[in-house]
Amino acid sequence: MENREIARLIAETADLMEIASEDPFRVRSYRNAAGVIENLPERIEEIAKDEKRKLTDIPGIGKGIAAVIQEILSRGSFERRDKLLEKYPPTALELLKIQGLGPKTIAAVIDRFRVSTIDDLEKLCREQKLRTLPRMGAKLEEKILRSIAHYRKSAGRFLLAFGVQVAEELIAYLQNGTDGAGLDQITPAGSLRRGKETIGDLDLLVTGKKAARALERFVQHPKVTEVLGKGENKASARIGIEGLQVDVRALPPQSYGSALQYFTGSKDHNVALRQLALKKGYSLNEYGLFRTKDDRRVAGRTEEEVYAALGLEWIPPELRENQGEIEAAASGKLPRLVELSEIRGDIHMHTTESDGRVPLEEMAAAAQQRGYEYIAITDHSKALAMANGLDEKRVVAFARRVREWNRNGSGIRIFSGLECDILKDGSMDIAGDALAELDLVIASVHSYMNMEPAEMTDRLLKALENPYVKVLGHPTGRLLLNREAYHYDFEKVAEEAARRGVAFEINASPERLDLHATLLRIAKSKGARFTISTDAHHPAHLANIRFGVLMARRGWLTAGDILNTLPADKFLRALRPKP
DNA sequence: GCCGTTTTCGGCCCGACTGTTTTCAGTCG
Repeated sequence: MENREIARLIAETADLMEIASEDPFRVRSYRNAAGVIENLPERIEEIAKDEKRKLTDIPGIGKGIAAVIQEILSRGSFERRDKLLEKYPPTALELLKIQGLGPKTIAAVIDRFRVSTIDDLEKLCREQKLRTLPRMGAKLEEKILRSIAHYRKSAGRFLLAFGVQVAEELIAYLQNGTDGAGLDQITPAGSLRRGKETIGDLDLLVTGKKAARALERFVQHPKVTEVLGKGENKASARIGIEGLQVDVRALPPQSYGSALQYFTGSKDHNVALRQLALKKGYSLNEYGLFRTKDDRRVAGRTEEEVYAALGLEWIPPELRENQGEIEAAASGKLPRLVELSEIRGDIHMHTTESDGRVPLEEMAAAAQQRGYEYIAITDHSKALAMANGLDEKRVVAFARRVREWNRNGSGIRIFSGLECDILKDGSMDIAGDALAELDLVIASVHSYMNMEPAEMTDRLLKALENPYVKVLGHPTGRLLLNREAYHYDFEKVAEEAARRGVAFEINASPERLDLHATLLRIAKSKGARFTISTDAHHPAHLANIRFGVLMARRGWLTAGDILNTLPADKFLRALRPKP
């Protein structure tokens, strides 16, 4: 069984335990264990089977959870879960996703009305029956109805790129308003600042004399559709037809750093940081770092100050997932993460040759505008007939045309490339002698994505055998909020890619962001190397490179791991050598 | 249920906001 599946069973049980009002600390342990299992780079089933190893050696997993894992592996569930499911139906779990509805209310609804689906809950609110429960009234019914509508519409997640766009728009709006200046800082926090590929909401922190006025101005933004709450320090509202929830918090300058730290999260990172603070005789909250013995503030104005007072290097937000970054910061071993300015070229893009929107010349001009030294044009191959993919003859002609371009010195240096389809059996869509004409072949899967994992693994391993393949494009094929990654043995493919010198692509397209952090770290541990590219189909898409860089940073990668941080000639030499 | 550089027992992060209450429980982040 996959780690993700085991983690899901345990996390769901934690939710049920919370509805059943079980010991909150036990609930936390279950939840923590689920997170640990999900992020484990190794299959937990293998560890469980290995007689020389113990599950309890994994931090966060003790005797109790180890037994739970064994039971899950042997029969697919465990006793505590079964017992809870007798009392609370599995549909109760979905109710937790309705904002404003927590475990206590859900338990009360189930106990009193014997219903547990969203449809039933909606009915209760409409018929004004919810208010017959203690401490519940008309406003709560209305709020739940609105939350249900929102949940049905979006399932609550948004692409990072969308969040960034809204954040930038709001920041500009708030900075330009409130009759002149008066805001010293506006910073997005939360998962957006950590560069998570999808976000649930948007947190903006403001400080300065006019901070309180900014809250007022925020809720009056023309795109605000619903004000969820507004107090002295915080205002919440939904924005736009998409209904993204935005929280704006006003903070005093002496707390700005600690608040930024606090609201950037992640939750796991913060819990670990607070524990470290306690151990060192401090308590940490959003207002600052305070010495326990006399409550004196020792840090809070900046994040750097907070981390330094705890004996830590400042930790880049992208790493704050409690995945070893605190330990690394304590021993001065944080990696120097790759930066946007270090990217020297974008090496995956399309033109009107296949399904791109503009011809090569316009893509080249746009790339030059961005300050790149080089690009690779990588249009589709013939298997994607829909996209007018290139056949062998067109590939050869294209390579010749690019050589000509470079000889004429018509602008930015261009590498002739191809995004070549990996066919069902793992062979390339284009013959070797045509591929040999090109500088760069990216091999990608665009078909038969639902293969059995073993079959998909073999398919990818076979693709890596082709000596002209230099990069594996969007290696998991996921489309965020839309399509699952295809299933295969990633470790095996990563090992083989590393051995053969094939780089993994970090596809910066906002709906892909593929590979993601966990897999990047696994691949790096196998010795793999990477490229960051946009898969642009239009000049405007070249700007998406920033999201690829964020993803690389979340995967702890440095410029040394990314081939397209190299100057053009070195980049070519660093690719897998021609046969 | 997990964990241990004061601990194998006794902690485990905590404040803001809301709605329903007349002093606080529930939810959220």
